[in-house]
Amino acid sequence: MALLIGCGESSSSASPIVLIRYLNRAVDSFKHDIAHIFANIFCCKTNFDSNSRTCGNEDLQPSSFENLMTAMGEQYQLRAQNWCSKQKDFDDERDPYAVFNVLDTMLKDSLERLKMMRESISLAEIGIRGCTLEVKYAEHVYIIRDLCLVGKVEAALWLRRKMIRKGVVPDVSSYNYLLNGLCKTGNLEQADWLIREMVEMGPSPNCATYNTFIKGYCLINNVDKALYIFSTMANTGIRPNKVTCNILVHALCKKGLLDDAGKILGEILEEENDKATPDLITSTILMDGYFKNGDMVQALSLWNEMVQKNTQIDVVAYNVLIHGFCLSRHMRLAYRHFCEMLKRGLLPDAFTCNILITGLCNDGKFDEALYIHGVMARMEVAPDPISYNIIIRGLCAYGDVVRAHEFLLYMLENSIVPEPQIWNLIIDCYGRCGDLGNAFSIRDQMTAFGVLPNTFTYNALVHAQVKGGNIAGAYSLKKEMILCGLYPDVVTYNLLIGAACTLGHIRLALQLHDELLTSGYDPDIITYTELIRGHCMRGNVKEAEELFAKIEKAGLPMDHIPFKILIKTYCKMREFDMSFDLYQKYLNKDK
DNA sequence: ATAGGGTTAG
Repeated sequence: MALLIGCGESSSSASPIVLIRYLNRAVDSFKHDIAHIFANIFCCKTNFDSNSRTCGNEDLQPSSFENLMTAMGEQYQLRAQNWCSKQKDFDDERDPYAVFNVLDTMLKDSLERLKMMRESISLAEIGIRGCTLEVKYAEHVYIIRDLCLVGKVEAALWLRRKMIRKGVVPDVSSYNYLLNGLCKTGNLEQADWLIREMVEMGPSPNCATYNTFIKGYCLINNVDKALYIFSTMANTGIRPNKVTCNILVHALCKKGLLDDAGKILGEILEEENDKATPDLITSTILMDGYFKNGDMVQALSLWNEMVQKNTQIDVVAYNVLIHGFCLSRHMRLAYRHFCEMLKRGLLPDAFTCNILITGLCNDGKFDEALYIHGVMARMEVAPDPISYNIIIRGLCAYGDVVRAHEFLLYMLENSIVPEPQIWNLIIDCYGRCGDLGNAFSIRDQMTAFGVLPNTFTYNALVHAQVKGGNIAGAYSLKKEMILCGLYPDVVTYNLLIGAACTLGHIRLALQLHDELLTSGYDPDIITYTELIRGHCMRGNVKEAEELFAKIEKAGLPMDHIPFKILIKTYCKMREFDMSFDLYQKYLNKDK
């Protein structure tokens, strides 16, 4: 904190230099205080003279600004006489409590002073124009913001530390950007620490600070903590605003706690003395919550209320409504409101179109979905990756891999390089219908377009090979993926284990199972089921039973398949009693 | 020319 600025010449009026010198002086005196505190900690001497502080440079230019700052400084001077406890006789007794009281007070005072100084530095930073260093630090502030916005919070924090070391403290909004960056990456501990620092040393947090923090806890699904912070806001003297309310209402809706959301909303509206309707965004959040909870009646009554009260409904509110109709498969109503929206002069955005496309795909209406997709460009809404994703996913789910492939080609012709998922979907779809040639050629094309295959890609190919009974091919794919630096996962192993079992190679299956364990994965229900199947096929019923018991012991949620396999095996062995017992067990398994 | 709030696929 040594020097704010290198230039030493004095200037004539309330110049930056005067201010900076003042601050330097303040910093020096602060250092002096801290030294004093330490001196006291070590020798427990409490009765020193309050006027012993020296102020350093006396050649400051007189100015009203300086006077102001001096006055401010005095207000925060350490006054030794105030620190002593009311007991008069502690001096010689060395009452430890008194000493700690004194030290506490001194530290608190010092922190207050530092906070005040930091705030005045930020003030100065805004207030002074034309000082080159100020410009440099203003740039730092923008860099901090930009870094936070692109998710490089660590770098932003580093820059902040660097600035503070030079004696320039970023303003509240910069701190809020930092907090937002931390909260979005789930780093709530550091966010908490940053807020504490703000409270103690400035710049003082404002409502946006707390809103950001509350939102952060909502994002990691810790709504209780969010509500707690909300409840402590009152103590800090900052009143929650509409935004605070919307964050909490949204979080509660997401948890399905619509009643609580309504209650909170009511409380806040009451406090605000605003008996009028909640604002558009709040209503939108609530309406969305009702739709997603399947309560269409409440959702629509909220919508009607908005219409009746002549609320200026916007695109997002329409999107939520249309999405609600799509969720409940009321596609005609979705369409009707889409048209109504156009008539009102509201231009649909990518959300609107994607929502409609999703609804249509879920209904198997691909021609209409593709029509909307085609219309998007004409409505000046460029289709985004999500639009493509929905359509290709829908076509694959419907088993229409040919059209999905055509659509992929269409994207490539239009210079859109799809994300890996889209390629994987089509590879998987070809594999499932036994078209290995196309599955592999899509993989090659993917690579040619610079999109790296991932574990999912390989799993789709392994699946294709396994389906075709080519276990050697599947096995060599596993080797290939390792060579590419990809790790086989549980799905890969399950596919290979399943194939080995089907072909009766139970030893190979068990070997793969061991390999799965050594790779650090836990076998899942599919792994065990495949092994049970393999053992049963070979007539190793005892081993199969042991595995069955293992699933139960591990507490893995079991479906009907392992039961079915064992029951069938018992029947084949004419062990009807055992078969029946297991069937009984199956019927009672969830009780 | 300032930070914080609502909608789409896995």
